[in-house]
Amino acid sequence: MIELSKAEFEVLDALWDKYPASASEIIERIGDAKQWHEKTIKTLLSRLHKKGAVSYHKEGRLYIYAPTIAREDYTLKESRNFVARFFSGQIAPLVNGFAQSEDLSQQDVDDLKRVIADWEKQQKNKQNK
Amino acid sequence: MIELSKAEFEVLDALWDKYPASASEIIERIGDAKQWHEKTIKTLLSRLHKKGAVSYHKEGRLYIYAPTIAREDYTLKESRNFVARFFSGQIAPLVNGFAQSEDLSQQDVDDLKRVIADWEKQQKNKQNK
DNA sequence: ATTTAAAAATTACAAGTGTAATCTTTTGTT
DNA sequence: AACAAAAGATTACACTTGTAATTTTTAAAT
Repeated sequence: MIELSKAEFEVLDALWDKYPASASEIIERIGDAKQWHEKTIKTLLSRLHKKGAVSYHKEGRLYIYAPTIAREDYTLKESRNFVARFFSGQIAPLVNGFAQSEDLSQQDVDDLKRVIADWEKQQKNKQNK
Repeated sequence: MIELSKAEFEVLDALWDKYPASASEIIERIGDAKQWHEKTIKTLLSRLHKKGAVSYHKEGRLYIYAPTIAREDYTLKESRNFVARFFSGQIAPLVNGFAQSEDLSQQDVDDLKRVIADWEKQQKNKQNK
């Protein structure tokens, strides 16, 4: 699987927001949040391409980029990895850490309940098939 | 805050399991799981010390190490960081990713429910005070 | 007191990363 | 046609990381 550095991920993240996109579009998007030189972002784009995380085609003199991997796939993979390394693969202790340190809002808890309810509905559906 | 590499974390993780501990004890523990040369582990121990993540005192010719940071604190910090980077700080989408990809067992879900129930009890207690 | 073996300190070295600067190519403008 | 500006390609460079090997120190054994 593709391994991205933090900075590379940030650039890909901006591309995921809307693509295809030219380098200058991406540079503009990132400019809002980060203080990165345009050359830096271009370097990161070419490293992303070298790693196979983005593709491009030429339009005139521009490169138009698109991700080759889906954000959901990448974040899921990274999540599994993270939870494996820090919590022996179990998600509940991670959530518990948040719960015990004022990191959860009522909204977060409601969202979690919904996730669980959806999961249970799916399980039931499976059984009945 | 202290930033550890993956390999450094593995070594500290072994120390967290039981401390204080000498280098050779740590090397022995890790030997069970990883194929690391003892020199490698000693390098990592000294980097951990340089970063301030472990301290030691001498006993005869040995260094006896102890963590300077708590596992819970470190993992919480890393969790916040991770969730911020990949999920805009929200935990539910992370859990949802797991839920949607067969990464959750019934046990995991039961554990999550308990975490939530505990959180709600705590909230209620706060109000009544 | 001398030797030696184990521990610790120092050094090594390539790959990856953050962060660009410089060089080359292309194309729109005078 | 020549030139300048912008895009992309190449080069740079220090720091971190993984992964040890080599060198020095020190305590234990003879």
